[in-house]
This record gives sequence, structure tokens and C-alpha cells, in this order.
Amino acid sequence: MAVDDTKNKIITVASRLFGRYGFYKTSMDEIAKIARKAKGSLYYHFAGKEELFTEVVAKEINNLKTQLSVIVNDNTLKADEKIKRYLIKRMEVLDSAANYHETLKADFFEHFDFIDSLRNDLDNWEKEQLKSIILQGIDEDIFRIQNGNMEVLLDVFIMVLKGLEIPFFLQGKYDDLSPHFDDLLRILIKGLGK
Amino acid sequence: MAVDDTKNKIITVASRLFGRYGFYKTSMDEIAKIARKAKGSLYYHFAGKEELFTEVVAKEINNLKTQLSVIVNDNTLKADEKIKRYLIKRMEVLDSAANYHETLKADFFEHFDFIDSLRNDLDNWEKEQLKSIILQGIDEDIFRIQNGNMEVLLDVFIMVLKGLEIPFFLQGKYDDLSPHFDDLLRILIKGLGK
Amino acid sequence: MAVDDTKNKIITVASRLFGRYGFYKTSMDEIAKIARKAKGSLYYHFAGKEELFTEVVAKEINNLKTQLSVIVNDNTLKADEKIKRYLIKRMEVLDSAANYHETLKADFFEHFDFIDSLRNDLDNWEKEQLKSIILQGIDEDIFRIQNGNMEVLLDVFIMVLKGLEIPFFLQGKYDDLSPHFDDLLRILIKGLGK
Amino acid sequence: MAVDDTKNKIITVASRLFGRYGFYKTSMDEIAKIARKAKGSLYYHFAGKEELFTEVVAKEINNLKTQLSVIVNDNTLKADEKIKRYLIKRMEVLDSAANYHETLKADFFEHFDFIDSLRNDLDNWEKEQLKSIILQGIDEDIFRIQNGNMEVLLDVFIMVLKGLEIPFFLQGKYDDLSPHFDDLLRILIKGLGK
DNA sequence: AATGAATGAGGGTTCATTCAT
DNA sequence: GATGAATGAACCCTCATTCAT
Repeated sequence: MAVDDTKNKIITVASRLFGRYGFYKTSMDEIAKIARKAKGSLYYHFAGKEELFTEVVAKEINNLKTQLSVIVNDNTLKADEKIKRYLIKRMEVLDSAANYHETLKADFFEHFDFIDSLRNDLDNWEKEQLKSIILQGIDEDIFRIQNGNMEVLLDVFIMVLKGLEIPFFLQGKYDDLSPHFDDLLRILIKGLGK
Repeated sequence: MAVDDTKNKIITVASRLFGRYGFYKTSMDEIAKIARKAKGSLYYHFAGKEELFTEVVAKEINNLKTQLSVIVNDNTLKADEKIKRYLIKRMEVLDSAANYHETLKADFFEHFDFIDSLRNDLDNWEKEQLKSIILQGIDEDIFRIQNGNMEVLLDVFIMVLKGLEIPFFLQGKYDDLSPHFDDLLRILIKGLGK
Repeated sequence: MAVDDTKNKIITVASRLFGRYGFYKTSMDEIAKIARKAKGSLYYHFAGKEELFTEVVAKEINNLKTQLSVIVNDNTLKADEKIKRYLIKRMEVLDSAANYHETLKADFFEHFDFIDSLRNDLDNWEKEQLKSIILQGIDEDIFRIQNGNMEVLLDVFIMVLKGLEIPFFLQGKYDDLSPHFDDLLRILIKGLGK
Repeated sequence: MAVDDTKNKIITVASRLFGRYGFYKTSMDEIAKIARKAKGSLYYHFAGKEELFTEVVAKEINNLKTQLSVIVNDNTLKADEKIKRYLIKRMEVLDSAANYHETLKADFFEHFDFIDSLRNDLDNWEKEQLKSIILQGIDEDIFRIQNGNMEVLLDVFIMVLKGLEIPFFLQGKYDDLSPHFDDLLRILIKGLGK
């Protein structure tokens, strides 16, 4: 276990620092120092700073997927309730996943190519989940697809979803806005509704 | 005018580079070289890299305000049409204002405190504008404020607005998604509608 | 045999890499990876990078000696023909002995003391061989020792020999110049001749 | 002059260290420390370690050219005496130009591409000089071109010249062998002679 | 005999900033 | 107003070597 100990220690510390200071302002030196490991050890376990960051982000994305799956696969929920819980859970998890936010930056600010595939995977995965929920909603006669274009609807929905990440967490307004989350959901679901 | 010439040249070049490569990956060296000015000159006109970046962002925010004001103050438009045009214009301007996107990063990733006040100013300004449009919509019997809480509605609205910035520009999907912009607006306005 | 297997594998790989990339640009990591051995194994069999390099060079020098001995001990050859074949064979062998070239560097650029004795051994050995050929040439009335100083002549001769290594191999001009090798030999032998 | 002072100081120190320890074993840190300059200053004046080394070598090559030109253009010398002095001067200058030796390494060991053009320039320049001397020798009925191929002769000659660099300096045997230099020249010139 | 995790000194390079001119 | 030389801290990364297993 000693091996994994070192690697985990590094990931844990890196996760904390990347989340707090961002990719650029976190140095390999600092990670090593706080993890009480030699700098060379970081490079023994990870090919470089980018790979270490990637692995940290990957962990959080997996965690997100795991938690959302529970909701999507819960057969006792109706589509509108399910989508509401999906959105809320999504926000909660992301709120505690500081490094994922760094990923956002990767996407548009710095164009960190090395993170792209992770993001795309998650996007596609979420699209599938939401599709299943909306199809369920149509079955249950709760939602209606305007002009029959499911793909467009999904794109728009994901667009909003991801858009919400910014004001909620990134500006640190999660606590301010989360009480009004119901209002937002009501608007969105009413907008989607029959 | 020689003075302004130099300062403007620096700002122009800095704007282009910050927008293209981001705050971190743009160096003062590069700005100086491309502007054909001595590095010392940058520090004569600006206290440092952060201040230079701040001024660049300020310029773009002012431009955004100017263009949006035209729409808000256009008395020939009804509230629903006005809000639609507001959103579209907002996207258009931001699409060409690369540095503003950098600001987003500032807000949440790197915690660039030195940009905060600019962002807050803009947020408050937009809140005022949207408030006036929605009040006009209520007057015209187009919108309805659920449970009478205007402040909450505005916060949610701005939240969505800003959220949209990411998928639209920052992920480079502006061209992909802009055709479906109408769908999104229909959903939002229907959600807000009476 | 398992022991020798590992050691030989390491030497073989090290020889290839040192020859291709040079002493400095070849890392123990790379040798270990390509040899599919643990890095620790290299240090089990060799005291360090220098010793490994030394052993690689030693192998090539022994090969050179073996091949040159065949010519020197060939009783059917006259001295001038023998010296000609000696020089040509020397070039041929060295052309395929990449690590020996590294040795040259060792000698003068980086002052790799740890290689010195190998080089000196070879120099002395070659001196002996050439001496026997020249003595044979004097016996056969083909060569003439100017002012009777054999030692000096040998030093000069070896000096030229080794000097030729550079333009021939090290600058990659072996193929360009080897056709003119006859001209060079004619000049040298005529210079040495009676 | 303050500007050139710094740059010259760096070059001087770099020249000494590169010559003494070689390209790899000389660190930018050490150069900076001994030159009593900030490490950043090295990078202000030179793009990197390679460029600094290149400039150091270029200086020595220019010095070599200057000194050899004096001999080549001396109208009072006959061809055989001229070529003898050319070779001797060449050795003397190179003996004190430690960094040029590093260049040799560049040529064949590490394939320092960034030095190639310097070397090629020098090779071509020397070929021209020697050609003029040999033509003069033919005019004066001192030399004879075997089978009329001047180009081959020049290649062979330069090959020997450059070859001599190794045993003379690089192995530190300059002092040992320089007394016998006359013998070598006699052999070569006799070999070339009519 | 062999492994591979861990080390830590050292390397080249970048860059925001300062300051004498 | 403007310059550009000079700084030095910080950064990412490499690598020969050690050692417990």
C-alpha cells in the first residue's frame, strides 16, 4: 500500500491546491512540499503537471457521474421531479469539486487540450442521461418536444446547465442563489412544458 | 497626442494578446515587442500587468454598456421583443470581446480581486436595465412576476444570462448554437410569461 | 545464464543508445526502459553510468584489436600493402563502432578520466602493431626512417590516423571521402617512402 | 559602454568555462555566478545556452580567419613555405581556442545543428585559401596535382588538417607533438610534391 | 538477482518589475 | 515620456543514484 499511499497523497494535496489557487498559481514545488514528498516523486508518478491536473479532474468527474447515476436510475421518480433533483444534485456535487471548475477554464480560457477529452466524455454522458429523462417525461405526458428536434433541445439544455456553473460556484454565489434555485427550475420546466 | 498614441497602442496590442492567449500566457515582453514599445514604457503608463489588464477589460465593458443602452432606450420596442434583442446583442458583443471572457476566469478561477469591482459594476448595471425592461413588460401585460419577488427574478435571470456565456463563446460553440438561440429564448420567455 | 542474459541485454541496449545519442543525452532511465529491465538492475550490474559506458567502449576496442591483429599477423603481405589494409580496416571497424567515437569526446571535450586508460592501452597497442609493420617495411627496403627516430615517426603516424577519424566518421563524411582514401594513402606512403 | 561591458563579460566567462568544462558540464548558473551577473541577464543578451555557445565559437572562428589571412596574403612567401606556416599558425591559434574544440564535438557527437553553419562556412573558407596556395605552388612548379583532380586533393588535405586537431589539442598532446610537427609537414609535402 | 519507488540537487528558461539614463 | 538593460525569484522538469523488498 505504500506505493498507493504516495500517489494518493500527491493527488489529494494537488486537488486541494489546484482547487484553491488554480492551475497556474499552483506549483509543483508547492504540491511536493505540502505533500512532504520529493519533487522528483511527483514526476515518477505523473508525467507532468498537466497529467497530474488531468487525473485530479478525472477523479471528480467520476464522482459526479456516480452520484448523478443514482438519480437517473431511480424508477420511483417522475420525469419533472427527476430532472429537478438531477439539476440540484449536479450543483451540489460541483460545488464541492473545486478542480472541475478549473476544467471550465481549460475549456475556454486557456484551451487546455489535454483536458478536452474528459470534458467531451462528460458532456456526452450527461446528454444521454438527460435524454432518457426527457423521453421518460414525454412518455408520462409531462414534457413536449417543440418541433420535434430532440438534439437541439438537449444542446440547449446542456448549454443552460453548464452556463449555470459560473454564477453558482465560480463567482462564489452558490449560497446566495441556491435558495432561488426553485424559481429557476420552475421557469425552465415551464418553458419546456406542454 | 504622442502620449495617447503610445498608451493606445499598448492597450490595443494588449487587448488582442490577452484575448487570444489569456492573462497568464500573455507576457509583458510580448506586448511590448508587438507594440514596438520598450518594456519600460508599459510600466510608465500602467502600474503593472494587472492594471493594464484591468483597463483593457474596462474598455470592453464600456463598449458593451453603450451598445446595450441603445436597445434598452428604444421606445419603439415592446418588452418581449426588447428582451430578445437585448440577449442577442449581448451575445454578439461579447463574442467579439475576448478579454471579457478572461474576466470570467478572473472571477472564479484565479480570484483576480483587481477585476472584481468592474464585474460588480456591470452586474448591477445590467440588473437595472433588465429591471426596466421587465417592469415595462408588466406594464404591457406581457410578463408576470411570480410571487412578487422582483429581486429574485432578476438574480435568476442574470444568472442564466451569464451562464450562457460559457457554452456560447468560451467553448467556441457560438456558431454551432446560435441557430438554436431562438429556441432558448422561447423557452425562457415562455417560462417567464404569464 | 540468466545473469549474463540481463547484463548482456543492458550492454547491448546501452551500446546502441550511447552510440546514437552520446553519453550525456542517453539516460539510465532510457537504457532501462528499452532493455526492459528495472533501473535498479543497471546499478546492480554496473557501479554507475560511467562504468557502464566504459564497459561498452571496452567491448568495441577489443573488437577493433581482434580485427586488426589478423592483418598485422598476415605473413603473406608486404609492408606497404599491409599498412594500407590496416588503415582501411581500421576505418571500416570504427565506422561501425559508434561508441568509440564517444570515447573521442571523452578524451578531449569532457575529460572523462574514467576512459583514459582504455584509450592509452589502445594507443600503445596500435603503436606496437604499426612499429612491427614499419620495421618489416624497412627490412623489405620499402620504407625509410628519416633521421632514425622511430618513436617520433610512430607518434606522427598515430596522430594522423586518429585525426582521420573525425572527417571520416564523425562528420558523417565516410561515404563522401572513402572513395578518395586511395589518394590519401598514396600521399602518406609516398611521404614515408624511400 | 556599460551595455557591451555586460555582454562581453558574459562572453568572456562563457568562453573560459565552455572551453574548460565543455558545453554540457558548463551551466548557465555557473556562467552567471562567475560573471557576477544575474542569470536573467544571460537570457536578455542571448536567446539561450546554445546561442551563447554559438556566439563564443563564432568569435574564435573569426579570430582564426583573421590570423590565417595574413599568411595567405603574404606575397613574399613561396607556396611550400606558405602552406607550412599556414598549418603551424592554424595549430597555434586553435591551441588557444578551446571552444572551437567543443565545436568539433558538435559536429559529430551531438550533432549540434545550431553550430553547423559556422563550421561549414569555415570549411569552405579554408578550402578557398588552400586552393590559392596550391595553385600558387603549381605556378611555382613546386606542387603537382595528381591526375588533375584539385577538388579531391583539397578534400583530402582538409580532412587531414581537421583530423590533426584531435591528437594535437584535444588529447592535450600539443606540447608533446608540436616539436615533431616538422616531420609531419615534411611527410605531407613530400607526399604532395612533384 | 532483480525490482521500482523515492530522492533531491541541479538545469535551462521565463517573466514581472526596477531604474539609471 | 520613453527606453532597455538588468534583476532574481520562481517554475517545470530531468536524472543519476539509493534502498527496502
